[in-house]
Amino acid sequence: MEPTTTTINTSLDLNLNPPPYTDDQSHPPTPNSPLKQQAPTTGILAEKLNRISSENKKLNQMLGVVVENYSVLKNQVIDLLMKSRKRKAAPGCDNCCNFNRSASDQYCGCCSDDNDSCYNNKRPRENNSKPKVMRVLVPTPVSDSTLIVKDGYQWRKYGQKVTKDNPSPRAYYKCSFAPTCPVKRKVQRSVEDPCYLVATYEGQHNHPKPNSGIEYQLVGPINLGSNTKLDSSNNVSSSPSSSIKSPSSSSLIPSISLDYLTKSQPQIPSPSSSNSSSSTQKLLVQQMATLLTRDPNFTRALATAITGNMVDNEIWR
DNA sequence: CGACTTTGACCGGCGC
DNA sequence: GCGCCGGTCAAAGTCG
Repeated sequence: MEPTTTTINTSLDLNLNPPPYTDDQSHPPTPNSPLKQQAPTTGILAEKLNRISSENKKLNQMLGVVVENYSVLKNQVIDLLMKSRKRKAAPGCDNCCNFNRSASDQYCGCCSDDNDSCYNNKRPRENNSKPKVMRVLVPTPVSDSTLIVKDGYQWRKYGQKVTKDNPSPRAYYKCSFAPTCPVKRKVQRSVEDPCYLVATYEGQHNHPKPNSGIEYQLVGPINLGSNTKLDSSNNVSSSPSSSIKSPSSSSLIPSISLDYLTKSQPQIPSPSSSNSSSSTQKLLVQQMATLLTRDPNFTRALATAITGNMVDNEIWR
């Protein structure tokens, strides 16, 4: 690993001040138009368009690298966790399910899918049709008593209970985005590390994810056993801020929707297309640039993702 | 006024 | 059968 000394400019040098287009200006002004002197020349527009297009290409490539590296890292972490469990866990998955154990909650995210060994007793109703269960840690200030976890979906709270094994209340949520969505969520502050909220998801959404700008991506099942960061004996920081700042070391990663690029970009005609679509193309590009640069969540998340992965994976090598 | 939250009541599973 | 407990319901309250 060679040291990275390059100063990384994460600012988005996009067109922040697009000309004030109106609906009437979606078509190029005629040569006799009074707007002729105000509007930029087509050469300047074409130059800006090319610059923005190249920037979009670069951003797209960088994000692709980021996503790819993230997937590789995630797979490596999962592999390591699985190997660790195989070494440490006794038959029957005893060791991996010792977090927050209670009478009715004796399974963990690591056994979320089809591992029946974690359903070693109770829950007879769910023998063959148990919903998918995934548990997620969300770093939250201890002073924050609201059991709110923003994951991009819309939830309706339908109950709250104080359970026996945890002094903090447990909140029950149903997905309210689609009336028929069966997904439920339980949120409760971790009894072992109050810096975290434990969100337990049951079921699968039967609808697309609503647009949310920024969200905490569910990285996957998390082992909450003795060898995880919840264990105060290891060196992994339990600070919420440290966890959320470093995507490569956190179970929760600020993720952004790539809709801006993946959905909008292909709709933009190439510069060689007909004149009738060129103004629409410019409008789309400028709207896209404005949307991107006006969204602080996007710029923040993009900067975090890019810088974090640059340092970790030397993608600028 | 509609959507959402709060909260006490109720229900069903489980252990004794 | 009884009590405990987690999960759910639903009426009342709150908020924008």
